[in-house]
Amino acid sequence: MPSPFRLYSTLSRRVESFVPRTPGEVSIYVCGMTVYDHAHVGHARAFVVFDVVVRHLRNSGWNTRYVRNYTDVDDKIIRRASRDGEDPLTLAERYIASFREDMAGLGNLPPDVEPRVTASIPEIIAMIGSLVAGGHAYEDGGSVWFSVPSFPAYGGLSGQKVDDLRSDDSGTKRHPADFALWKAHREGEPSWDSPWGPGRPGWHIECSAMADRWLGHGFDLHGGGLDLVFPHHENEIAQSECSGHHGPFARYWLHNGLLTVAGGQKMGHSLGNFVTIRDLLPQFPAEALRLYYLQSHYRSPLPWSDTAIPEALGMLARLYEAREQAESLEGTGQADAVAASLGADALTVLDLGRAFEERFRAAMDDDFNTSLALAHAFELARAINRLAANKKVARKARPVVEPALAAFRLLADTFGVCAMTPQAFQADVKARRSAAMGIDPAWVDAQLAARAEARASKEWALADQIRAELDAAGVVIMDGAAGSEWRLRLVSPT
RNA sequence: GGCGCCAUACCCAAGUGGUUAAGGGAGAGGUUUGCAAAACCUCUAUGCGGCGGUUCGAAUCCGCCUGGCGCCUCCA
Repeated sequence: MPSPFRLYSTLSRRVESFVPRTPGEVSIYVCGMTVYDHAHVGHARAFVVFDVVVRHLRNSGWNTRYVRNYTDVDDKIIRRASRDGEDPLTLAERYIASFREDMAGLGNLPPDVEPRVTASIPEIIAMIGSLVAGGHAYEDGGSVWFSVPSFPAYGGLSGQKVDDLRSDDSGTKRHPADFALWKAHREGEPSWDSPWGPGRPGWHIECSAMADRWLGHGFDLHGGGLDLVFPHHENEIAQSECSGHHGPFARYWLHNGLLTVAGGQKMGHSLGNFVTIRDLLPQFPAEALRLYYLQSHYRSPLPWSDTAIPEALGMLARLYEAREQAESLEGTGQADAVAASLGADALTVLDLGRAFEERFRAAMDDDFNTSLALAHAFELARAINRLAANKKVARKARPVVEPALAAFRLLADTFGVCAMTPQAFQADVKARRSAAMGIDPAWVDAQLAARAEARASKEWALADQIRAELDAAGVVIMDGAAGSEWRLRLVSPT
């Protein structure tokens, strides 16, 4: 039996218990990218958040169907293509490929269906047809408009009243709030035949048509960025609920908060204040980005800064450190007996490890509280480190940390964080940071060898001088029993 | 002008009626170390933007004010 959960729905503006359309099943539609440029870290937040939502639902026993679309024909695509002298559909194809790489690089699992507008034209035309037939849309000069006044419930999601909207528009629309379902063909634009002549879909109709086809009317969760609430999602509701179906279009609406840059403004393509995923991923492990997103609640605004990802990487390293410590412990026996013989620190690790899954799930089942879930993980990490610092217990404590290791697996499964081996993580960090910081590992190794020689002959001044040089380059040395290791400093001293 | 959201320590951030206000980072001190790093321990908000109110009791509910953000045009 899937476990119940609560979530905040924009529609009701409160947290409510989830009731599925079909018992045991969750259908979710997330608005994807308009593919006219590379995705930036603001987009990535939405897709990581919904990836984690879907992973958690599946881990909770829900049979989950996840649909995320590509908008591959649109004004912005056409504008960009015309600027670059490229065919719009070719350009869109290129950025779909780019997006797929970014999603894979981020560790997001692919949705079950990734429909495209250009592959959904018949459904779109059919839906527009039913809207025209029902008196909710009208044709004018080869374009078709949705008639907002024909849908009295319009504004229910966003709280907007049609008469209070700002509008400078007039054109051929009957009402300023009316929006395009079908745009008549213009020279140089992609077009498809339709009962209203050649043209292409308007922006909003695609999601209605694709959700309808792949999930059916009245599906469970509709997700997207907070900036899509109006008009995009409002218009989706209007189209879908006027096209001959009964009941609401989607049962719950989830909206993720936006990334903000210094000064509090949101990150946006049009504002030019963005960092792309493909700029960042070569420099930092994907898991650092995931942790950055998951450390705050998905609905809150999330401040972006140059130190955000290095700091998240530091947090990640802390989790891996604890996991590595836990994995290094040895010993056998019955966990309770071993813990009892080892003392309070061992009992704490055992208790926290055993309690983790329940606490983690409780946090996630309460509107996907990833921040609280992570706090539980850090509490466990500290307890493990405290235990492992005692060399005497380290040889016996393995049974005590088994539940904690299971906790790390749950974290990896649900968050896609701490999913590598600690060794692979360190290697990954070293490779990406070395490249980003312009440090040659061979040079570091040579320096380290020279220092080892100096230390062997107790030439401390020389050894310290070498370490200072490495430190200045951002390389931190860790002397251990088995020799010296090095890592790269994650956050620059301020 | 309309609609909506937010305000918790130096920074990020959970908590939305009831024991000592989670967690992470930064900072200070200590343990450890040849010296460091990592790790561990201790400390860092008698207070949760301000002012009123409801209540036995409020960061948590209500009102007003101040500040900020999002949307109303493309936007994750």
